[in-house]
Amino acid sequence: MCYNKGKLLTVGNEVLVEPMEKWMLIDGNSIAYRAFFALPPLTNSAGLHTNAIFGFTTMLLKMLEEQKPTHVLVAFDAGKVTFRHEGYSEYKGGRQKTPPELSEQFPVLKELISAFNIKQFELSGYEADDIIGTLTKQADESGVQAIVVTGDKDMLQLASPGVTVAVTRKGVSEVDWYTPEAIDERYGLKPLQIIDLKGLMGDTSDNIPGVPGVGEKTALKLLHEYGSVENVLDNLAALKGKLKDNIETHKDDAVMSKKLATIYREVPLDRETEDLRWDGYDAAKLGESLRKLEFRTLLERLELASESGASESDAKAAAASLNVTVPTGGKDGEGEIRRLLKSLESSDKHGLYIEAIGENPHHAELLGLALALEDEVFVFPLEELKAGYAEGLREWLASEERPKYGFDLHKSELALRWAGIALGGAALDVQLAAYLLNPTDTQLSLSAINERLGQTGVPSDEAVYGKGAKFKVPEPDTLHRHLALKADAVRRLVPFINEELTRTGMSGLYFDLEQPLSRVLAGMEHQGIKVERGELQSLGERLESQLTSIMADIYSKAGAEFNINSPKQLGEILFEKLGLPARKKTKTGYSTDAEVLEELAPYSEIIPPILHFRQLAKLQSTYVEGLLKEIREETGKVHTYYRQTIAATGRLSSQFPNLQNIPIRLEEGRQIRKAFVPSEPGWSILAADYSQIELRVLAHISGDENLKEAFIHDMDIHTKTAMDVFGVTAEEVDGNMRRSAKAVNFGIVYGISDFGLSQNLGITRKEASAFIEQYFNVFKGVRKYMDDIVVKARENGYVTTLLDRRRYLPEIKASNFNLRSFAERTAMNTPIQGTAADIIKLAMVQMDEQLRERGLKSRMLLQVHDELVFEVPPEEMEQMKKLLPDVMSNAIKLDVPLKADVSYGDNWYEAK
DNA sequence: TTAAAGCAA
DNA sequence: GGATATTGCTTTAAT
Repeated sequence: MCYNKGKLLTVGNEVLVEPMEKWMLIDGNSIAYRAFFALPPLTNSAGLHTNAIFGFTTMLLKMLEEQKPTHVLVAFDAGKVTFRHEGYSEYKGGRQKTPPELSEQFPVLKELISAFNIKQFELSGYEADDIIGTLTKQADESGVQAIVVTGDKDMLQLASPGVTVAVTRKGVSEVDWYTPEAIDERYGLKPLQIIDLKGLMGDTSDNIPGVPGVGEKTALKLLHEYGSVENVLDNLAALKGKLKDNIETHKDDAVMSKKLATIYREVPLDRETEDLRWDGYDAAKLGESLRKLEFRTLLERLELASESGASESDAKAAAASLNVTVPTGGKDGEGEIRRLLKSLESSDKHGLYIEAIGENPHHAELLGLALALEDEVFVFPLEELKAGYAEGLREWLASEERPKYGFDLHKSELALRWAGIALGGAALDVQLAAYLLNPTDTQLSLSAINERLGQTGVPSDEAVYGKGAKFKVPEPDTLHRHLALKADAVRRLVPFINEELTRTGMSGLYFDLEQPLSRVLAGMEHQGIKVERGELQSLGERLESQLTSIMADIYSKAGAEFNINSPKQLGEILFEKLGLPARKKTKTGYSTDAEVLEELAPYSEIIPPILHFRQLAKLQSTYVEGLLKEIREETGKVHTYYRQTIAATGRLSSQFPNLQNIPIRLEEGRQIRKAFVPSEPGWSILAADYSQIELRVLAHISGDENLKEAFIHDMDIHTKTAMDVFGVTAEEVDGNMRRSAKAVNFGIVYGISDFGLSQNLGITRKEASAFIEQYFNVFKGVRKYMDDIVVKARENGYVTTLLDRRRYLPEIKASNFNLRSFAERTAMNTPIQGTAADIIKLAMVQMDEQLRERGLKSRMLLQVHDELVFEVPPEEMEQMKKLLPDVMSNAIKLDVPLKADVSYGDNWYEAK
């Protein structure tokens, strides 16, 4: 047994070995650089890049855990000029400037290191290497153990019996350990010969030249033979050929390179090494730092979640002590429910979680629900929920007066409703609120939201159920526990997420708009819209015969049979067999989209039938066959699912089927709309759409006088734009001018670029650019808005709509042109598109109230972004024709009037 | 599962 | 000098 050099202490009769000192010296810059380039870009919601910090922190934690050092130091380079520049001004020249995405991370990284209670040094004129070199020298002299952590192999020169160098490998979490023995094994060199190695081979990253033509292989061969740079130079005569010439002409470079690669080990450090002693981190401080950075996995790993803001006690402890009750039948069950309801009476604090399996709530399998109170969670599997004794619980669920705090209550309400159970009184929905807090978050599972808010303890659904073919509902005990955990998480998240809504100024948006809307949507979806099967079928037959004959035509023109639906096969036929000019490419091959095909039309007779085939095949597969599959046998209705938590701008989206993209532009496709009919005999379809809502919103938020005037006088906005841009009178505006103006207006809304406009109009970039310039000259307020909103987005990190809906744009500060440009266009577009979405949502909630208050039988069925569709009994038609556009245009007061046009007919096609 | 295509506002 | 118009969903082919 060997105690190394540990000092022996005696306490009473016991002989103790004082743990030997073990220093850990970390090359801060080098590790941060490595991490930055090794990890994909990461940002927190404030837009701060965090990948280098994240990589550094994982490395640090791993090292601290594994090595248990007694002293720790992170050394940083200070300033730009070091003593190395005195001899060689090109030192580190040619190196890429530190990207801003990385440099912004250093101050935060340094704060984080402080939170770890770890000392950091930097000394002007010296690099981190030199500080570390000086300390390892002290370690050697005093016989302490030291570990150097770096991403830079130059540091291998510091290895000694007491000093081990850990060099990161692929990323930063893995390291190679270099003792002098390991260096010998790998390179056949002594540690100090690493300097000679660099002298000969140079180092491009530091702009150390070395000798041209000498890489690692040659340098090692030379050193194995001659031992050092100097000795190689002394023995030049023994070398021959190009190698000899190169070394001869660059011998000064070799000497200088060696000097540059030598770590200076006499830095005047005015601090005691005892300062570096490390006694562990301050949990509260570290937790706070990690939370700011949104490093949830690290928080969890350190079990710091509870130290960090999100109020409640550690979820894990809560899970372990979760008191779960699963009532079963009869008198006992009734008793449990009485106890539950009594408890809810005294305090309505709870968390409700309803489990419905499947993406489509209209077809979801309801497994049951869990209701978490402060000290107990009740779980009701579906059978119990439906049982006679649970009547009291179902009444509570249905009551509009008793508030519900839940998760995805929209889907829950639908799934319950199909099972014959009512859900009322939705008060706060953790998922819906989480979407408002960051509408670009795509992971809106309870588990993901829980983690984002700094909590732990909810396993992912995938972990419990498996996914894809492996999906399986687990044993009752496991299932009940999972539901209980989720309900309990909801209970804990509710107060927190409520505070977040207040903090971000979105309480009004949530409680007055989104929450009520979710109920309106559930009503529309459950109601559904009738689709005439026969109408679609006969359309389908006509399409089928046309498709057959077009297909034959294409095959004969191609001289081969192939799958026209396969872009790959079509590309081969067009561009290889027929030799048509291929212009655009996709990632995988030739592009064959409609734009490309239209350009090819003059070259081949085969193009028109292909375009026609594409058009009809789309109608057949998506709209005839696709829609037929969605019609419910019993009712002849389709029930879409409006998703309220998907679109980054606040729009709704529609799924299963998507009823927001039913064809209208081309007559053939428009026929599909004839199948959408009222569900009651004698009723009509009534539709109303906002006229130019986005441009009206733009007029309001930009305050542009010219644009406002146009809408105040209800002018044709595209004609008006053409008049102003081309400087002509209304009479002089021809079709082409109006078309161009319309494209400019679209472009303005989307965040215009001359390239985009030129593509759209088929004109040159220069011409497009002139149009835009002219537009901004006439609509000066619009230009100012576009400029200001981008600046504002940069300052705040987000943009908002009229109703204070937010969208974060972290990439607005990106150095990458594409990312930044995209964020800038988004900054211009989101307030416009988002405000339009706010407005129609308001109109929907108000229409729903009006129908109720007036006791009308008319039903709201569909929303298509700027359009609302109803079915209306004949006796209400006159009233509805007035009420609907009234409510829509008065949903909110803007500086310009809002206008809605109504139409009606026996089906959706006729309502045009 | 991903890419390409095309439908809507 | 480059790459470049917003937001969605569904279908098909091909991995």
